[in-house]
Parts: sequence; structure tokens; C-alpha cells
Amino acid sequence: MSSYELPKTYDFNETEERIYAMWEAGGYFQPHNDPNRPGFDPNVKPFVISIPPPNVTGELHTGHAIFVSLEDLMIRYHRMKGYSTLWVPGTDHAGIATQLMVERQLIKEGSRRETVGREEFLRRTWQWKEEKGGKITRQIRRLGASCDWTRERFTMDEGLTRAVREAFVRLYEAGKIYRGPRLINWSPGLKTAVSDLEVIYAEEPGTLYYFKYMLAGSQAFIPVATTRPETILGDTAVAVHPDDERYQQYIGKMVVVPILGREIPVIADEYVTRDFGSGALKITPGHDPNDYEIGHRHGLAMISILDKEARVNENGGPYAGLDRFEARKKLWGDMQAAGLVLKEEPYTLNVPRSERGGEIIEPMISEQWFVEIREQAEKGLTAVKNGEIKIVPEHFEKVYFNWLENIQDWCISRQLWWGHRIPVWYCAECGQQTCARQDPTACAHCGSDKIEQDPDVLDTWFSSALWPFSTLGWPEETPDFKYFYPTSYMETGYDILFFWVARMIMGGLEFTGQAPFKTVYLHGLVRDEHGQKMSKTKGNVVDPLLVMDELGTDALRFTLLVGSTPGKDTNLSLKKVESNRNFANKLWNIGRLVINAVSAQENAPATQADWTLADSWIWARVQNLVRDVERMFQNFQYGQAGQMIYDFVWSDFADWYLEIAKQQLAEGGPRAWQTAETLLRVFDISLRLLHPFTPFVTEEIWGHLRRATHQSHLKSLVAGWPEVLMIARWPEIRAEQGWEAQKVANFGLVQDVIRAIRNLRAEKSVKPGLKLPAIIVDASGLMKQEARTIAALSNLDDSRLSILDSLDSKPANHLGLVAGPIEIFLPLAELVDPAEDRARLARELAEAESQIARLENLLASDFANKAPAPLVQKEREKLAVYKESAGKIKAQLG
RNA sequence: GGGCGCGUAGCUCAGUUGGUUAGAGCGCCUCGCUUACACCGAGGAGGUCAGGGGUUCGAGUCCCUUCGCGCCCACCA
Repeated sequence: MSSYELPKTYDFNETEERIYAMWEAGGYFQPHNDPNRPGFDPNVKPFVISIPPPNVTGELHTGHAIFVSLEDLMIRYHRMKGYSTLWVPGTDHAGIATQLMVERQLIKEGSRRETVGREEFLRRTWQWKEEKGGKITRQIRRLGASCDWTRERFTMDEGLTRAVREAFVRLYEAGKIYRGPRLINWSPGLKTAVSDLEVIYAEEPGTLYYFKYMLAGSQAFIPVATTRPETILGDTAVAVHPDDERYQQYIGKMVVVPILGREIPVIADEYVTRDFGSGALKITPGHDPNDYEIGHRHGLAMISILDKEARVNENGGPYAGLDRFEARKKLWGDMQAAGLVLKEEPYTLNVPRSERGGEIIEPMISEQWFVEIREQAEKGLTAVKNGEIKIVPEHFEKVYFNWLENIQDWCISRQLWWGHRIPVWYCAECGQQTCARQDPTACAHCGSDKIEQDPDVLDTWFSSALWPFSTLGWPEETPDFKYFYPTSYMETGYDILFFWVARMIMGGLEFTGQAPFKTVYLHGLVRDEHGQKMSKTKGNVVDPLLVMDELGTDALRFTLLVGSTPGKDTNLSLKKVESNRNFANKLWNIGRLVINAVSAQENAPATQADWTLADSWIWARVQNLVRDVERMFQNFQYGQAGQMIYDFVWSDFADWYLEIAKQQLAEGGPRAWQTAETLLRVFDISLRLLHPFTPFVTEEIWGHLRRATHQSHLKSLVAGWPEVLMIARWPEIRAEQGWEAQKVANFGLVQDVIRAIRNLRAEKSVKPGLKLPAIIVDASGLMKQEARTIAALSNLDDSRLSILDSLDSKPANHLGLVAGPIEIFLPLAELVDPAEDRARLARELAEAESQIARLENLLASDFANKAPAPLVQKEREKLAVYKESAGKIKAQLG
């Protein structure tokens, strides 16, 4: 006889590392149908996800943990379904973030990027990337990510750089890219333009300053309010509402800019709100987006008063050289002295700050590159509207539409060094631009070699927009690109729907003519256990690496997956991770029992045992589970699917079936053999269903199960199993005889009887070890058939258990119980107060009667006519059962 | 200003074509270390599903509305 034993405890740390190495070495992360290898079959369906590339210098946080968990689940599920799956990993160069880190390092060394120069700076940044860059991908492996690491990409590697270049040149040639002075968001700290999305607005206390705009050559003035007095230096008009009677008389006249003495016109514009502030608005087209618009409408001059570090420039007269906030103070002081100040009042400002640097963003006019986006946006809208792309959850489609409908041209140039250099050269001779796929040596217009490349780089998101296809070889028509593109799901956080998802959709449609993916699945933010956003200052950051160390990767993954609903934020509580660690442990122990059972079986018995009621029931349950899980996966309800499997495994399989199986195994012979088979088959299905959630523990147990069974006499059952669970087939519903609904209902009745007895024992504090005799009254024969199970699970004395078809009167000195149509009598009367016991029965009767009343009412209502017939029938049956119970209880009460 | 989401047991949350007596984990109470598991087992307490109205035979689920909370977009000086 063979025996195979598992260690008593599950060591997840050791296991996870070993299993991951085994998977990777086995090549299981690569698509089984690879277009670059012989034997490729173009008809096998691919399933592809491009990883949302983490910042190359990043550290693993819970945001990574949730996306890896979800994407790995999607990938593993499809892999088991037989798709040729590819999950493309990679990292993002993250322009600003990475550049900042290297700059900080330089500052520590007492240097700056301007000192070391562009070339040296880039060398150091690449060095930084090589040193620190691998960390995040190692940490992602730790989460169990089954990415194809042989296809790993980096947004600045050679192929992707070519893709970026191609994309830029195509847009340029199509006239969809332009350069020009525009009002943009300037980050004085980073000294670069940033996009609208990179500006964060925050309410902060501030001041509203009221002052006089004196009319030229007059003592009359127009009162004006501003929150940023220093911008007075750049004013080129004062605007009033055309219908405002207070100021109508001044329209067309000139007013004098304080201190500077410039004369500027009073103009009329309906943009002005009459009842806000003083009802008159100073116009600074060079430093305010709204004023910029108004300035355009009225043909006003645009004066820039700040330099790149937000210091006042030569246009600021006496304030030149001052920082913008010093200038504000000084100017206001001077105006006070000049008698131009009216008042100050406290005012809550909505201050724009740089997402990265945190300093106040300054709107400035600057020469930048833009992508004309409206046409792309239209296509992006259509793709979602016509269902070519589906967004999960659906309500984010509205958010997506809203953004695209109001989109502005995209400022793609950044005054940084780390990133993709803009492929445009300026000619010193003829002044023309040359934009080319290959670095030019001469001007394309005049042939002069006095050309110089634009110093700016592209917004990081420009390369991200190409990610789903650039990683597959585009613009080359590589075998990967042809087979794997478009990709299947795009799974990412809703916070980058605009930054990234929308831009990828537009990019995909623009450059490949196809939507880059079919489904967008958006997950929420991971918050702490009380729903608070995690932040270092609050100190509530959960480090996924520590959680994995302590409780295991499977526990972390399962927690994130089960706790999350598409598009909704998830609260991560360590308590939950702990209970899911317990679940992994439970699986392990189920595995031990099943393996013991399998190993214990001798040669196959001559006759085969029929399924017991419990066998039929558990098989029915697991088949229903397969069906439900499949449906939920189709609907992206991963959390619910996981919960359902968890409940099945713990409540049905472990708590009920395993307890009964122990009895059946003890019977030996064909019964034990048959039970071992059932245990193995049901557990196998459970492990397969669970594998996308908790890959490590399921892989490990399954391996043991497979080997143990292989060494046992049951080995024929594992004949078709592959080497590893991760490529085993996803379970399908199997039509076996013997698990029809009636058996499920019958088992339910057995459970009710067992629960009733357990309940009474607990209530009456019967010693747990005491095996009670009992009389069970059941005309159907079911209880007779299940006597052993009932006795074992409710701890009755098997040898003193009598099951009768009927009973004339209640046996003396017994307590009576009613479970549905079944009566149970336990010889406990002397242990308890008879009055108390009558009260108990009376309560049960009252409950049954109220149910009878409820159901009779229901069935007398329109429900009986209008509800679906099976539903009505079900209620009728229930009513009958309650009536039967009530009758029995009444009889017992006498 | 525009849009979106949420309010279900003490805590954190599930609950998708509307269909029994609304679930889970944690916490709490009572028992029990029986040869898979005390990272466990058995039993139990705890909810007028934010309030009001409507549609329906039937509403946590759909519609309207009030209150409270959160988020996104826009950025009135």
C-alpha cells in the first residue's frame, strides 16, 4: 500500500518562491501558441493584457498589488480556458518623477543638473534606472504575476522609442501636431509645462484685494478685485459687463495701470459677473486662462511678466527680479502708499498646484508643442458608443464621454531632459523645421547643416498612449503584433482613465486603425481598513511586501480580489488578510485529509458502490458552483465568484461533506473507494476554480494531490492531469447521474435534522462527548437510510437509535423536536424543566404558524396568478411543510 | 457650476436581467484541543437595507424626492 503524507503545516514563504521559479522555468508564462515558434496555429484564440507599466523607479504599493491580482486572475482564468494568453510586462520611464529623483541625488552631492549638463545627466539617469529599475518587477513577480518576462518592455527601450518617433512623425506630417505660443500651466519648480491633468486644485485660505483703477486724467476710478495683485503688472485691459450701469460710461476710456503708469482700455465683455467682487475685472491675458480668452476676443496685448522661475521680468518695471510672491507684497504696499488700495477681505481660493512638485502652478504663455486632438477624440467617443470598446463598470462610460467631449488640445512638450526627445530640428539658416524618422544631418528645406534639435522631450503619456501596440512591435508588422493585437482587456485604476486609457484608445485608433483593446476594466483605489486614503503622513500605509511576508501572497491576493467590486474603492484590512491566510491553511488541511483518503485505498473493489446522498449532494453543489462561477467571471464579478468558492469549500465541502466522508471512509470496501474518488474529484475542481485567486497554495496542494493519487490505486483518475495546475483545464459542468434536485432537497432535510439535534444539545448543555439515544419518526424512509450520518454528525448513539415510520404517542421522558416533517425524540426530559420545554415548543409553533399565515396570505394574493408558476409551486410546498410541522408540534404539546 | 458614486449587523463590506424568512469576514456570547485543521469545530445574539413617496402580485435591487458622505470635471476675478 502506498502512503503519501503532507507536512502538518503549510509554509507559504518557502512554497511561493519555489512554485514561482518552477512556473517560470517551465515556460508556462509564455503563450502556448506563439507566433514566433514552429507549430503556430493562427486559429487558436489569443487573450492579451498589457500591464499598466509601473514607474521604473517605483516601489511596490497596494495599487500595484490590486492590479497584479486582477490581471493575473484574468490571465490565469483564460489560460485555463485554453486561450493562448499573453501578459506583456514592462515599466515606464516616468519623466518627471525619475528626473526629480536623480536631481535630488545631484543636489545631495552639491551639484545640479545644469552643472553636469544634459549628456552627463542622462547617463546618470540611465545608470539610476539600471540600478533601481529592476526592483519593481521583482516585487511584481512576488505577487505571482504570470507575465511573459521574455517580452518585458521599457518605454525608452529601442523599439518603443522607434514607435514614439513614428507616431510623432505621422502626426506631424498629417498636420495634427503644431507648435506655438499658448497659455499653458507652468511649474516654476520643475521649470516645465505640465498638462491640465497634472494640476491639482485645492481650496486654501487667501485674500481678495480691492483697489482703484484710475481713469486716465481723472479722479474717477473703477474698483477692481483680484486674488493675485502681482498680475496687475501684466494687465492689458479692465473689463466690465456691457449692461452694467455703474461702469457703462467708462467703456472705451483708458485707465492707468498702478505704479507702472501704462494706459489700458476699459472693455465690455459678457464674461464679467456683475455681482462678484466689484463687478469689474482686470484682464491679464498673459497669466490667466479666462483673461487669455478675453484677450483674444478683444485683440489685447499679452504681456508676460514672469520668467521661468516665476520671478518678475523686465516687464515688471521696478519689481523686476522679485519672486512673484515678494512682488505681490511690495506692489500692494506701494499701491497702499499711493492711495490706490480700497480694502482686503479674506477669501477662499482654489489654488492650482503641481501634482509632482506641489508648488503653485503659474499660467504662462510659452512656446510648446500641441496635438490637435478633436478628431481623435471623436473617434474615441464613437468606439465606446458603438460598443467596440466596453467599459466595466459601465457608468464610467459617461465620465469618459464627458471628458472627451470637452477635451482641449494636448500640450505634449516638457522642458525636461529625461524622456523622448522631440524629433524636430530647427535650421539656423532658413529658420524652417525638419521632422524626421531618422536623425537628420541637414535641413530638409535648404540643406544647411546648421540645424539643432528641439531641446524638449515629450510628455510621458505620449509613449504610454502607444503601449498596447508599441510593446508588440509596432510599427513593424511583427508576428506578435499581427497575432496578439488588438489586446483583450485593459485593466487599470479609474484614476488614470483620462491620463492613459482615453489616450490609448485615441492612439490605437489613430495609429493602428483599431481599438487597442475590447474591454476596459477599472478597479478602485485601495484604502485602509476604515476607508481612509493611504498616505505616509497619516501613517496608514499598508506595505504589501510585509503583508506577503507575514500572511502570504495568496491571502493578500484573495483579500484584494474578494473585497473589490469593479470601479469601487477597496478597504484593505489586515484582519481580512488574516482570515484569508486561514483559508489557505484550511485548503492545506483539506488536502491532507483527501490525500490520506486517497492513499489509503487498496485495490479497486470488485463491485462499485452507489453514490450516497451526501455524494450526490456535494457533486450537485460543486456543479452548480462551476456554473455560477463561470457566469460571474463572464460578468467581471470576480469578487463574488471568489466569495462563492470560499463558501463552498469551507461550509459545504469541509464542514459537511468531509465529516460525512470520514464515516463513509471508515466503512471500507467499495464505499470507501467511492468516497475517496468523490473527495478527489470535488477537491480537484475546487482547486482549479480557486487557482486564479490563490495560485500558490492551490498549485502546491494540487501537485501533492496529483502525485499522491498517481502513486495510489486511484491513479486512473489523474491520467489526464498536466504537470502543473496553472495549465490544467478550467472545470466544465459534467452531467453525471445521481445529483438531481430531489437529492439536494433530501440532503437539506438531513441537515435540518442534524442541526435541530445539535441546537438542542447546545441549548440544554448536553455534554459534547455524551452519545444520546434517540427516536426519529419519519415515514419516508429517508432518515432510516441516513441514520448513520445523522448519528455521527449529531453525536447520537448509533446502537440505540430507533427510526420509526410512525408513533402513536409521545414517548415518556423525552424531549420532542420537529424538523420539517420529521420528529425527533431525545431522552432528556429529566434534564430540563418541562414547563420551559413546553414554552420552547410553543415558540416553535408560533413561528410555524406565522409562516403559515404569511404564506397563506401570499398565495391568496395576486402572487398566485401573476408570479411564475414554479415560484408559486415552491411557496405551496413550503406551506405544506410548515403545516405538517405545526401539526406535529401541536401533537407534542398535547 | 456640471457630472458620478455611496449610505445594508458593533466594524469593514458583498448582494447585475426585481422573486423565499437579506449574507460574509472580523468582533461579541455559550460550549468543545473527537486521529485534516484551535490559522479549528458546534451553537447563539445582532439589521424597520439613511428618510419619504411611487411603479409592481412582489423592491436592498427600478423611478422621483429629502438628508448625510465621498469623488471627478470645470475654475468667478
